[in-house]
Amino acid sequence: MADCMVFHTQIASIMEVLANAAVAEICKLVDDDYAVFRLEISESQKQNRALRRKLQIQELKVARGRADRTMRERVLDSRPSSVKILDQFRGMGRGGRHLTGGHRSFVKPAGHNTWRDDQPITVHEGSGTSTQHFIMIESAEAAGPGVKQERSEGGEDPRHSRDIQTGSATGVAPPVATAEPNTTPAQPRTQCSITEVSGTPNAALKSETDTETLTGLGQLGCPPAPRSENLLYGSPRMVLSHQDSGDSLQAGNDQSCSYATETPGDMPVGLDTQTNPMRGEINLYSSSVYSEGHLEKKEVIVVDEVKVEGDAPLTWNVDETHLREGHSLGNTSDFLDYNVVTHSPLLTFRDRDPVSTSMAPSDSHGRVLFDQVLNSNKRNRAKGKGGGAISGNSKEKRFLCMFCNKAFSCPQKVEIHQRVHTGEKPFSCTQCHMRFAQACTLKRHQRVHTGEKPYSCTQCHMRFAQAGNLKMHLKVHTGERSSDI
DNA sequence: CTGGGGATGGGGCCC
DNA sequence: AGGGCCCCATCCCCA
Repeated sequence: MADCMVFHTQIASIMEVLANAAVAEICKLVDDDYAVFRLEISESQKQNRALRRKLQIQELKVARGRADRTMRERVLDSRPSSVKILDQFRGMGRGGRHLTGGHRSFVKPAGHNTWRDDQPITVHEGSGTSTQHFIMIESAEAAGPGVKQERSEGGEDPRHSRDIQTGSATGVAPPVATAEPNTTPAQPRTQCSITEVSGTPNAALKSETDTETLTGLGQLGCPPAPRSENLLYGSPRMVLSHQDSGDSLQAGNDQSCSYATETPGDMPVGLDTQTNPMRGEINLYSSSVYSEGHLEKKEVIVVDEVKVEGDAPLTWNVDETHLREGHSLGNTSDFLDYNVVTHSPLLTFRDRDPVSTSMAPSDSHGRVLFDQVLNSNKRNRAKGKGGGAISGNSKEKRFLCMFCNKAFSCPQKVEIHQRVHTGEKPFSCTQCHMRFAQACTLKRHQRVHTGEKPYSCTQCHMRFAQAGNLKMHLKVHTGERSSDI
């Protein structure tokens, strides 16, 4: 019995020793693994810290850039001119009497444009001399196999004179006109296109990350414009070609009118940033002050098709090959920025190689501006005659206004239309200082001075200078008028 | 305040 | 393609 007890005791002690040994071994293993684990964790943490630092540096860079941009915009904004944005959109005629007029509703969600897959984008420069940024939509059948570039050197219209008014407005000169200083230097005629067709094959955007090509304006053979850093700021994918034609044209012979590309006196002299409306932000600003002084640029984005989709982010589809061929995405990317400033639609190019999906943030200024543009768009569509810019009529109206996407049948129509957005009024009356966006409007206006009233009422002796007014007058006889008002 | 004329802005259509 | 004309909407001014 005693032996049995001793045996059990020995077994128990052995078991205990074994258990202790096992526990010790386990603990050792755990400790080893834990140490390794700790080491790995610490390394990961180090990496995390490094990445975080990088991120912070990047954010700092971005913030600095934004602050810089904001400062620039504030400087431009604080100009004494107070060229009201609305004035620009209202055309500055008659002291902006339209401010409360028919274009009251200014906020409208932007159209959501989506650029379709496999649709190459071609940028080509239109003819003429006026500033023009518009988008040409090419239907599948119209686009043809290869996207071509067109550049009509477009001899400058002799009427495009830089008729700088010499102030001292007489008669019914609008306030803006009277405020024009006669010392406003003519802006350099800068022809800026996102595609330099006539050479400079280097001006190509190779890929999204090919920032070397993009920032190397010098390589393009085109000297950067003043403040050219703006051209690239925030939009490294941009490729610009700048061309200073520097020609000054003589006024036409028409004594009654001149084609004046005037810079409103209240426009800041150093508004060279506007000479490049390709940047989104600049573009936005251009919507307000991009005015008579800058009519020489033509930028065209040819897009095979534009599609409107609900709230889906807009997508650009870029054919890389076209980019290699000297097409630049600069404008498209600006267009992106521009649209980002809208109420939400993100316009991006989509393709085999997505080019850009990141949008620059906007400020309230830009938002307001774009609201106005949108309003114009809304109004245009509300008018309904032509339908939306991206209506089924796109087969014929392939040229889009890049401000409001309204479609037109030819680039010149777009050019004229875009004066709504830019405030450009190249036609000035020499008898007063009224200026007009269209030649025919000037011609009609000149009846005010000539007293010509070719429209006479058959019911009474009244005569009118405009057919519309006669028609309105006729309603008096028919009893229609009073009920209208 | 209202009605009517004068005038401009802007788009569509035609040549 | 480009210019011109027409039309409509709208605003301003005045009696």
